[in-house]
Amino acid sequence: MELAERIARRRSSRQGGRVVVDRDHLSPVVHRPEPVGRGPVLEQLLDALEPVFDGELPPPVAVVGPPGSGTSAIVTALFDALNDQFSGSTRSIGTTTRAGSTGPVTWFGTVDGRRVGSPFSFYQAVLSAISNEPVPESGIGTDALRKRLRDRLARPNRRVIVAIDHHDEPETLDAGRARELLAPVDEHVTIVPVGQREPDDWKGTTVSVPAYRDHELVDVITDRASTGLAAGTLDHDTVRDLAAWADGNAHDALAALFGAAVLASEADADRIERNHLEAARADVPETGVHVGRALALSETRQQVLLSLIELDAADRPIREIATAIAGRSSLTAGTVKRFLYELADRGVIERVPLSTSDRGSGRQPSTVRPLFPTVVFRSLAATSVQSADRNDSG
DNA sequence: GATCCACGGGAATACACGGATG
DNA sequence: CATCCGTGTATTCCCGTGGATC
Repeated sequence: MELAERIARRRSSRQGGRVVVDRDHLSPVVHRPEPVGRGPVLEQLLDALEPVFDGELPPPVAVVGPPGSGTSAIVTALFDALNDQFSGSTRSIGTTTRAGSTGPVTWFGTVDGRRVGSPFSFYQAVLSAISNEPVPESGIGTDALRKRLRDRLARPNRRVIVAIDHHDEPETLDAGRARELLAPVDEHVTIVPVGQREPDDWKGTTVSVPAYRDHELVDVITDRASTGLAAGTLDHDTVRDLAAWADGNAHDALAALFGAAVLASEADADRIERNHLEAARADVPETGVHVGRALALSETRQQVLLSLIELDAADRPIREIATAIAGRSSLTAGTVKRFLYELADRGVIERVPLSTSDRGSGRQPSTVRPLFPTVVFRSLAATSVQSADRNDSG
């Protein structure tokens, strides 16, 4: 990130309130470089990856944990750090050189399954992880990308360990498919599926991540708040309440914290008040989805969701909602309707049957409501649309 | 070296049909 | 039966890329 951009972001994050000091430190979709209270799991994962230190490919290992247990955070942090150690030098040097064409190279890459649904985008993601040069996002065939991957990887002493994050979520490319696609470079690749459960008929080892215990979650929240919020905006009792409420789920805790901070800022308050926190908690659905799911959607779909939030669509039939949203976008009502059904199918929003009293004949319509934290989403989606091409970090 | 253009992937859109409902 | 919702899929559109052509 360039310095000017850093400053601009810092400025904009301070506008409209004295509560938030740094949004990134608070955001539930930004991972910390040093995960809090996860030492034992990190050690287990390092054990499983041990062969890497002898210049060999480790056997496959799955990382498994309940929602909000920090599986993504752990793998992201560890792989970033390992990457710095193993290929950092070639990375920072090689702007134009065909870096490291002689010596052994080991890469650690993370593929966000939420953003990868097709073979094309999978190859694109893997190649990006192991290349200094930008990899085309379109305008080229899938076969061409597969060939590039082979060219780059199928040589002695080239290794890549690929984490497939969220491999078991709907609509993402699962681990089995990933292995199929990597078959041409099989001997140079280890996959590390990361999710809530192991892939079907899993043959490798498994590292289990337990849900956070209350006091661990308190530490996580405190850590975020201490750098993300202005001093004195949150007292310790409130943190403890929040941790207890979130019941071991760091996503829910951070979503509520971030939401409360946004609401406090919007109210131009000096600190986070009880009502901000209550509203923010209420905005985190009990059986909802990670806000990252919504933020991984294409820009148009995010626009649709933003309109849906603004609209206050409760008790209105889908057809009507679609027309209203289409009115404030460049999309057709038919397309928006299509999107809404599709988003409901994916579990990002929920269809709620509408008990119609008015309409006479015909099938009864339903309405939709978001299943993700809307305050967090509208705050983060707004900025990611502005700088859409900059943020590629899941 | 500059320009053109065919190609490919993915998003947007259209459309048709099955099913629920009065 | 008429009507409208919900869904699967065919078709069209858009646009970046990279090789062909001049």
